[in-house]
Amino acid sequence: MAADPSGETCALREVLALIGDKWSAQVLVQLGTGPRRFTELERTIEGISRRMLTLSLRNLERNGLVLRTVYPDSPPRVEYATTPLIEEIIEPLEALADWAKRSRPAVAAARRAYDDRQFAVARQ
Amino acid sequence: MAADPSGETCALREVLALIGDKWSAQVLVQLGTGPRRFTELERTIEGISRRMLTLSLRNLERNGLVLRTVYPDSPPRVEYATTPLIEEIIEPLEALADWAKRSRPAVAAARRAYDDRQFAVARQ
DNA sequence: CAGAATCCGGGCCGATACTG
DNA sequence: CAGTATCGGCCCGGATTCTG
Repeated sequence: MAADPSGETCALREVLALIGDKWSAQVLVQLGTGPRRFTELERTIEGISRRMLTLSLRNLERNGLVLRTVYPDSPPRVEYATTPLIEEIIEPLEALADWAKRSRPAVAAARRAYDDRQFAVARQ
Repeated sequence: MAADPSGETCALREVLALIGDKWSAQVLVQLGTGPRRFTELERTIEGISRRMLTLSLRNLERNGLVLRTVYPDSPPRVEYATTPLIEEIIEPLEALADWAKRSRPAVAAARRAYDDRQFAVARQ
C-alpha cells in the first residue's frame, strides 16, 4: 500500500505551509469580509506585531492569496484584498473554526481528564 | 466594531494550536482511514521521527482527538484510533487538502510571478 | 501611514542513544 | 515493539528602532 496514493497528506502539508503559521489564517479571515488597510488589520488582529503582519501579508501575496494595492497618496495608502484563490479556501477554514467552537467543551474536558490521569500516575 | 464578534479567528487559533504543527494533521488523516499501530504510523508518515510521532500522538490524545489502547502483549502492542471528535474534523481537513490540490498550479504561478517581479526590481 | 532593519530568546524539531 | 532521555541547531516571532 502506498503511503499517500492520492496525495492527501502531501496536500495538507502544502496548505499548512501556506497558512499554518501563527497569523496568516486570521489575516485571510479578516480579508474575507472585505478589503483592509495595513493599520486596520494591525488593530483588528489582536496581538500581532507590525513585523509579523508585514511578513504574513508578503507571504500571502507571494502565493497569490492576497492582492496588494498601493495608492499614490500622501500619507501612503495600501489596501489588501482577497484574490479568487482565497475565496475557495475561506469556506473550509470557517468549517474548521466552526468545529473548534463546537468542540471546545469536549476538548477542554478531554484535557482535564488527561491531566488528572497524569497527576494520579505522578503521585502514586 | 468588535475585533472578532463571533470568535472566528479565535477559534481558528485554537484549531491551529491543536493540529497546526508539522505532523498532527497527517497523523489525523492516517487514522481517519482506520486504527494504526505506532510503527505503522512511523512507516506511513514519511520523514517523521519517533520522537515527533510520540509527541504528536500524546498531544492529540490529550486533546481528545486520538484514543490510545495498550494491549498487554509481549512484544508490546499499542493501537491508535480516532475518537468521535475527530470524525467531524476530518471532512474540513480534506476540503483544505482538496483546495491545495486544485490550487497547486495557480499558487506556483503566482509564486513565480512574484519572484520574477522581485528579481526585476533587484537588478534594476 | 506603511513599512524595513536589527537583535535576540524560546521552542520546535531532528539526531542519537538507551529501555522494558 | 513502543517508547524515553538528552543534546543541539535553526527559525519563528516579539521588541525596538529607524524611514519615506
